[in-house]
Amino acid sequence: MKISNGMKKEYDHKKIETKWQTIWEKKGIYHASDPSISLGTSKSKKPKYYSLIEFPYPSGEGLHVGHPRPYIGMDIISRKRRMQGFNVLYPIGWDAFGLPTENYAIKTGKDPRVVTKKNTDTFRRQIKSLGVSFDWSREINTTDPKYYKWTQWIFLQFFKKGLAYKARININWCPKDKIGLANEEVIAGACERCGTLVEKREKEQWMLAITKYADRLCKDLDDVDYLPQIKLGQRNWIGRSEGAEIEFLMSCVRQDLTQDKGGVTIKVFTTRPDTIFGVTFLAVAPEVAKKLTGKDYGIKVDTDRENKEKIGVDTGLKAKNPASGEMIPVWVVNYVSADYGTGAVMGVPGHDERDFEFAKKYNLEIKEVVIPKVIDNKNPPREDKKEVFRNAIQAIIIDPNTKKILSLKWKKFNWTTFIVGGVENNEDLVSAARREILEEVGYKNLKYIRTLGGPVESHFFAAHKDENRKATFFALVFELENEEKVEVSEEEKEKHELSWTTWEEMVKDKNLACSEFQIWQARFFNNEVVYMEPGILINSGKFSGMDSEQAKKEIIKFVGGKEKTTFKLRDWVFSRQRYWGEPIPIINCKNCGYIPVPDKDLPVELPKLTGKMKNYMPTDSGESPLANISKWVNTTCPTCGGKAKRETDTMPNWAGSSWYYLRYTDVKNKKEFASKKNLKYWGAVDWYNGGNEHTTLHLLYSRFWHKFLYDLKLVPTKEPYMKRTSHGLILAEGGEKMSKSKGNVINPDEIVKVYGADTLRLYEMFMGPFHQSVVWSTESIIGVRRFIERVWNLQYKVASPDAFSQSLGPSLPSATPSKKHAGEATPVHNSSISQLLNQTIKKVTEDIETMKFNTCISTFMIFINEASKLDSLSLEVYEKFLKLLSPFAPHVTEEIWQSLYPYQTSPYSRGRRKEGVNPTSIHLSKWPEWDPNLIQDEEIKIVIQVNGKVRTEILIQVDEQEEEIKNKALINDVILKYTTNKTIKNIFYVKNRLVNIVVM
RNA sequence: GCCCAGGUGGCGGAAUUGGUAGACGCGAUAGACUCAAAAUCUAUUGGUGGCAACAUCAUGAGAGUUCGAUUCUCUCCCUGGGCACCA
Repeated sequence: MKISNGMKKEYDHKKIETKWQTIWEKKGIYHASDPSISLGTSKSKKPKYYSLIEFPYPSGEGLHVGHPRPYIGMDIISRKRRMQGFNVLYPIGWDAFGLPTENYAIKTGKDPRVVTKKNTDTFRRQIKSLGVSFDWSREINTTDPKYYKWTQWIFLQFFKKGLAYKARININWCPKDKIGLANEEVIAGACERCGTLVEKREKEQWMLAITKYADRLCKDLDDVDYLPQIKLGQRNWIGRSEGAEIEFLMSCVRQDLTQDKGGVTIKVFTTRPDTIFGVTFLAVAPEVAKKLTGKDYGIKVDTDRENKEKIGVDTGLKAKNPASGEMIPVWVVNYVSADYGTGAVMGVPGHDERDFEFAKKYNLEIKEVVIPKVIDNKNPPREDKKEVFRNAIQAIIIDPNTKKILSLKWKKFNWTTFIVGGVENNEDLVSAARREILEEVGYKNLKYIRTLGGPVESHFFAAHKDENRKATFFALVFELENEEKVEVSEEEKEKHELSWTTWEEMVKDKNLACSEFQIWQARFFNNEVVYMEPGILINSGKFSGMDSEQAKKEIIKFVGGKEKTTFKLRDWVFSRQRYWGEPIPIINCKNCGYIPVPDKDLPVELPKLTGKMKNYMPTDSGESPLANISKWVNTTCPTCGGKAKRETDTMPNWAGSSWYYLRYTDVKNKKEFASKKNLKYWGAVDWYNGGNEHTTLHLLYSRFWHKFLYDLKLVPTKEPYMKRTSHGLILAEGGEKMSKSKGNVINPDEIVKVYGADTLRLYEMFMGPFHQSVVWSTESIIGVRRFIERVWNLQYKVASPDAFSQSLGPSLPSATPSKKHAGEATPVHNSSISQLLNQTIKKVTEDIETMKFNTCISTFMIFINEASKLDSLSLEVYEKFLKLLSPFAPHVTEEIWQSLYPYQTSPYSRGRRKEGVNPTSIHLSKWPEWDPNLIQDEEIKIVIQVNGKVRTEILIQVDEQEEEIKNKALINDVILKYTTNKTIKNIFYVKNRLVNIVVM
């Protein structure tokens, strides 16, 4: 019954892994077929699948165990897709421009090219040792002139379309190192390198107009399948907000400015034009104030994290509120920045927390113009009843001794309310409340404490009057001084009785008929709540009573403003004063201005620094080190032929990664960044997995480039990536990030050496949820290694092919397991193992799609634990299991598969293979399918609960009726103990799960 | 301050999305094999009480909804990541 060559081999990962890596590479089994090659062949019929990981930055430290996690994850996806019949493109390359290499070059004087070569060699060797199925024939490197030629070319397309431009902007400047720093290089306001506090300095920079695409970058997120957090991250970063620009006419402005015909205006941007009647001041950024008056007010907007106190100075200027006509003061403040919106905002302290804080501090007027609108959900307005408007009060009476509050329990309607009543003409709120209290409950001696904020508009049906009410309620708080009462009329006494309760008790009261209750409660305990939500307008001239959302549009029209959408997203600062980046391919000519380098002269190669010039540091004036190489800088103008200078700025390291996925489709193309044919065939990336840290910058930048190329009709799809997921970091054993400086880096080389690549791969997938950060634990690796050994040892229990084909007989060609046959070979166990196998196939097939690799592996373990208990296992079952496992542990599964194969009639190749002849790789075999009929058990164990507590379990048949099952449960001995002498109130049955008996 | 993710045994983590909480693995304890150790195998392993059957408590804390809550709702507390007064 067993394969009996007698010799059981030990699992030796060292022999197996490099052997297969070499064979796979030689046979090129992971190469993707381009359309031109596969045309007319069988491969062309395969659907394409493009899976992508973020290509690594080859640092000098080499790979640590965190790097491969995403590669392994997507490798599993890619391998499964290949087995499912897809033509898979799974490429890798090097994002090799960047600071660490440059800093290393500055320190050591070594050429970054040499350093990069060394680093990529290390990375390549390490990644290859893990058996990731990358198509290495498509390896790219962003620092290769053949690659960055196209990065430069794309930049020039931006330039030609006017989307790349020069602007003077503030940059971070390190006064010690005399260089400009990228935002990423500024740590807590100080230079990353030397710790000196960073200054702002104005400098000319190349910019890319990403804001032109802001709207589309936001909207098109609807069409892609990204994890929700990723979409949200992008949306927040883009920061789209709809509002309006409204002009405020100024008075008392500088003489020379008032001579304009229509007077001077300040334009504000607001998302709440509906609150315009509540504007009591204008708040402007210092720059804007300076333009108006020429004065410097000594106010600075600083983004410093510590100093958040709002400060401001009254400019003395007045502006006219275009809605109310009121004259309001104009303040310079430190909480309005000049570069967002218009640099001026309406101060609405009634409905904006910042304005409120500011107004409180400087004693500015606070006006309430929007009130909450409440629709009573217990007694909502009814359709055909007339609507009556009332001004009304609710009186909240507190007993100062007990802190309890008074409510009325209505006898006829089952309501609990405060004392409620209308306000009569010419009556103030306090007297109205006192009158109502006297009428309804008779208390004479009360101290008025305060009114709880402004009114609330409440819509409800008043059953006792049979009419719909639209009431404007005020809540007034009184303290009871003593119990002295007047006699209340019989009529009132019959309506309700009094009740003293706490706020908490009242909330829980199911009969509470006061929709405003929560508002009153919040205001009672915190009297400075700024109402920022939509509602109903008050004190707003002809707009009073209008719904705030509707009022927005009408008020914009009324004041002559215009609707406007603003974004937080800024244009992209694209210049770096650095050596190790793509040179910006622009020539500056005194006569002709900025001229693009002609296509034929691309790439503009980064000049090598030699001899005395060998200094990778930026210059004293903060220019890139390229500025020192006059031979390179001085050139001729392509337009007029006169003397001209090259641009010495280089591109940020985001540039090369903004389009690399396109190059993978056609890496050797010298005429285009990629051929139309290949781009069309491979289309958008089907699945892109990357780190959370790139969900905003890199992902947004590359979407932007892609959309631009789409507009030029150079790429076929609107979006570059159809699906985006992210992986969590692997943290060091203390829970910190792995870093060389902390000395807590785990090098995968050692793990591969000791345990093998398959073990490392399985462990990284088993550690925890793929999307979540996990802590490395070398101690736990042994578990998956043991598992692999058990998989290995199982091959010696596999039934011999003769016994196997005998037992399976006629069913072999269909390759479908059948109970009938399985039962014959090993009577007791094989039917249950084939059921377990089918369950495993289903679970693994599904869980891979949601990247639940950890549960896949525990499913494998369960299978192996069961299979190991058997005396023998059918080859078919074992083979299917190996296939399932092969994307996770490609080496060991291939080794076992190949050693089983020579004895077997292959379902995938005709006829009998000769011993020793290499059959097809397991990685090119077909992904197993499960048989739905074999998954379900015939008998199912279900749980019986009494009052939600598990008391016992019973077995039921699959097709058993609900009534039968309930009866079984009721007559169960254990259950009877809990149900005798009790009334059975209800029985719940959840199919195939449980019965819950509710007793009293 | 705002946004996002998360909080479950000694540890990493499961839980069919409202239905047996703790799958699977690590570690630990005991036993088998061994002269012995390692490896391997077998059993046990959330807390408390009990010889036991069993009972009872338990998913950051507190409330709520429900026959039933790790899962839904509200409030609060921690941990990790991102943003900086965005009008």
